[in-house]
Amino acid sequence: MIKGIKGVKDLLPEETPRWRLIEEAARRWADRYGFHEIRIPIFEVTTLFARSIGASTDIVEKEMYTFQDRDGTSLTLRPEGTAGTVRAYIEHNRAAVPVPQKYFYFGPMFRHERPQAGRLRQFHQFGVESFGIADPRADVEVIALLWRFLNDLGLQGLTLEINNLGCPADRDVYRPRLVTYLQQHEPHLCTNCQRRVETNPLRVLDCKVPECRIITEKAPRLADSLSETPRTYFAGVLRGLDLIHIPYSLNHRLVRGLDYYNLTTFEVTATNLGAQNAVGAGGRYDGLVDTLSGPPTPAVGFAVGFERIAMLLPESVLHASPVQVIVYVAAFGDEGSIAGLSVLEKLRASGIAAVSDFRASTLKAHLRQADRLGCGFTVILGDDEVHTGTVILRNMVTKGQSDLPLSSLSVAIQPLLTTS
RNA sequence: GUGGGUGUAGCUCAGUUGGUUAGAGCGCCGGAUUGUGGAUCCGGAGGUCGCGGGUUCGAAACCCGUCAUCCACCCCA
Repeated sequence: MIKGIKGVKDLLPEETPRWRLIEEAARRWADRYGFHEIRIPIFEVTTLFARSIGASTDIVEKEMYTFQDRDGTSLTLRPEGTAGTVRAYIEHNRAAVPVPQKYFYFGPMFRHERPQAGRLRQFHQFGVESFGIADPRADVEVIALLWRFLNDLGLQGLTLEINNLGCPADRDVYRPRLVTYLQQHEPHLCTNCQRRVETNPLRVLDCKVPECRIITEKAPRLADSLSETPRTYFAGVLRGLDLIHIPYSLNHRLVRGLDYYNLTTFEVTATNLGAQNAVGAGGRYDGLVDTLSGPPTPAVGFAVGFERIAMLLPESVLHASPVQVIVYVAAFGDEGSIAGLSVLEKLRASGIAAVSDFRASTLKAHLRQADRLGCGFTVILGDDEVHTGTVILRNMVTKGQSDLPLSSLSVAIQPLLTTS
């Protein structure tokens, strides 16, 4: 048997309603905030990701699905959506369009990691990117969209954490100060963090080991190394969130794994989600468009993980959606079976959802299938009914039955199709 | 890439110190009901015990290897 690839999952029909619910909510909220859908390729030239995400990040170093095109060009399945969106923004010169360029996207992303709870090799994200607006209100708008969307889905136990990364120059000032401090306490750090002091000192702040947390609690803070402009900007973001009542908590430890973030960075985490507890995250990336040879363009965005939202989605939200009435056509006998095919088609043509199981040859088998398929009504049509020119309409809930004319069934049936 | 758990019927799982024909519940099919579903009762079908090797008179069980899957680390949505 040929099986699916490790970490790549099928979404069977039982699960797709849950996903559609999330997609529809995402579209609804993106629309309300004035974001427009962009559809970008799921693969790009490898250098796009290497340059945007950062050559020394884990994603680029060991998690990308990279392969050669026939002419030898190195291509990569997208590990995230921002790089491709920025590439499209530059390539189509969207900076010249005189209205705000605010995009959203859906789709699969690919990272070669070991699967675990809430993490797959092919996973799905909804993301938004807001280009060209260097105003705290753009950050607030993006964060608000994220927060309203998640709340609309009824997700519980969410926390919005936010931090100010400042500009790259601020971090260049801060990093040596942090490293000096960490080196003084290096023997007491976990082995991971001892390594991180060299490779990525800011990540030590994010470590969950209690001993490391005690040390980093007293470490110099990035906030104290920031210059005046980022401080003012970030204060504006927080003021905006306060004004529209988005609850957040400041987390000076929050540093993102991707190189392109600056200023505002945020993350929504959930309890009851296992070890991978980030539902969505994002931030400002003012330097990225420039890095990819576009015009200097401020930008801010986020991405959320569909799989993680789906895990948190309460059943009540799923059952709240209205149930469509489906008519089952139980056609049996030589003449009934033939007449049933026409009835099915006429019902469908008049806008009624109608199904049948052609394997069933007895009324008993048909009714059993109607029940299993959750049909509210069954049209019973055997040879006897063909001869009298009628059908029997059975309400599967009340068990009430009535005769209807076969010739004008799709009209006669309409007023009766209420389950109440 | 590293560590741990789990692989037995369609699904969830039992299976004693190694012992003869591998079980249960749910589901499925049929009958009780010859043209009326769900409930009940009765009957039935369904297994490469993940795979390969080894130990043994005898392996689902013990050993080695391998694969799959889950969880965790790393890292991230």
